[in-house]
Amino acid sequence: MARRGLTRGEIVDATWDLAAQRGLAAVTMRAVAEQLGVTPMALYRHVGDKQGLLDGLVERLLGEIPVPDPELPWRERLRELAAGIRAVARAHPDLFPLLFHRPAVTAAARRPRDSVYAALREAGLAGDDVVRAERLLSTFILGFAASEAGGRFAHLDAEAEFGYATDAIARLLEKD
Amino acid sequence: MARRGLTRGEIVDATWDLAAQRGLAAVTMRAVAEQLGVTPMALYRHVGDKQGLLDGLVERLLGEIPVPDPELPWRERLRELAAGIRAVARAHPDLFPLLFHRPAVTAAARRPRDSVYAALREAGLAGDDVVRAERLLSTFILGFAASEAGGRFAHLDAEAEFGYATDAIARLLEKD
DNA sequence: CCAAGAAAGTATACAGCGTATATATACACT
DNA sequence: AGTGTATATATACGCTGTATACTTTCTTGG
Repeated sequence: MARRGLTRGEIVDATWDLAAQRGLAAVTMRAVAEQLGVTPMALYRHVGDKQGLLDGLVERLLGEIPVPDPELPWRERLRELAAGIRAVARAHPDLFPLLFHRPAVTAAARRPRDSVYAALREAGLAGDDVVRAERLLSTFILGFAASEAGGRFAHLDAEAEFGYATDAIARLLEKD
Repeated sequence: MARRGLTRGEIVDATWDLAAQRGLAAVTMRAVAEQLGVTPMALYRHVGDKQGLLDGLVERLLGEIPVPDPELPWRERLRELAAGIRAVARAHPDLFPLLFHRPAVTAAARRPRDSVYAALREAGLAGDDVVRAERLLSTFILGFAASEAGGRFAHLDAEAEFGYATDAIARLLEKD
C-alpha cells in the first residue's frame, strides 16, 4: 500500500493533536505514524527527521498567537499580543520552550513581530529603536511565559506579577 | 564488587563534566556510570532517576553564577550578575533551558537572588517592590540568556542588544 | 566475636526510541 | 502498454531509561 497522499501539513496536524492531548513526550515517530495509519518511516520523506517534526510544531505554536485588530490603540494591541502569548504558553506548556531553540526569523514568527513593530512605531519609536524594543519586549514576554508555563514561578500569582512587569515596561515606552 | 563509596555529589560531578564536554544529549545513565566505573543501576540509589540527575545539574548551574563583591555599587553589582548569568548560559547552552523547569525557590537559587535583593534595596526599593523587581529582572535576563544560548537571536550582535536592554531597564530603577 | 540484617552495587532483561537500509507498490508519462 | 520514479513498507540495529532479582559488603546487637 503506497501512494496515499501523505503531506507535511497532515503530519504536523497529527503531531499537534498528539502533543496537545498527550504531551510532548508522547510525540514519537511511531505514535504520529500510527495516528495517521501509516508506517513510521513514511514520515521521513515529508519532515526529514524528528527535529523537522518539532519545527512544524514551532510553526503551529507561533501561528496560534492571535494578532490583534490594527484598529485598536497601540498600547492595547501590545497588551493583547502579550496576553495571547501567555495563553499559548499555558495551553502548551511543554511545547513552548521549543521557541528558544529556533531563530526568530522564520516566516511564522513574522506575523506577530510585524504587529509589534507597527505598534511601536505608533508609540513614537523609529529606526533601530523599533527593532531593539521589539526584541526587548519579545524576550521578556517569552521568558515570562516560559517561566510561568515551566513552573519556575511555582505557586506565585502570575497575573499580578505580569501586571506589575508590563506596567513597568510600558513606562519605558512613554519616555522615548 | 559492592560498597565503593559512591555519593550523589560524585555522580553529579561526573554528570556535569560529561555535559560540559559532550553536551546534554551525551548525558545518559550508562555514560555517567561508565565514567565512574560503575554499573548504570548503581546511580539509582543516589539520584532517584534521570530527572534527579538533571536536578543536580541545575543546582550546579546556579552555583556557577558568580556572586559579585558586596562592596561594589549596586548598579555595578547588578551588571556583573547579569553578565555572569549570560556567561553561564553561553558556557552551557543546552543545560541552561533546564532553569525554566524548576521552581526558583531551591536553596541553590537563593544565593544570586539574595544578591539582587540587596542591590535593589540599595537602589531605593522596599517591600514587595524588591521582590517584584527581582522577578522582572531575573525573568528578563533568563529569557535573554536562553534566547542567546538557544540561537533564537540567530547571528545578531547580542552584546549590543544586551546593552540597549539593560540601559532601558536601568532607567526604570531610577524612577521608583 | 560472630551471626543477622541492612545497605550498596551488579546482572539481566524489557519495552520503546530514532532511523539506516533495502524492498515493494502505485502512479505519470511516453 | 511499459518503464521510471515517487511513495510507503518491512526489517533491523544500537541506543535509551529502568524494573526485578541477585550478590557482596558493612554495620550492629546479643
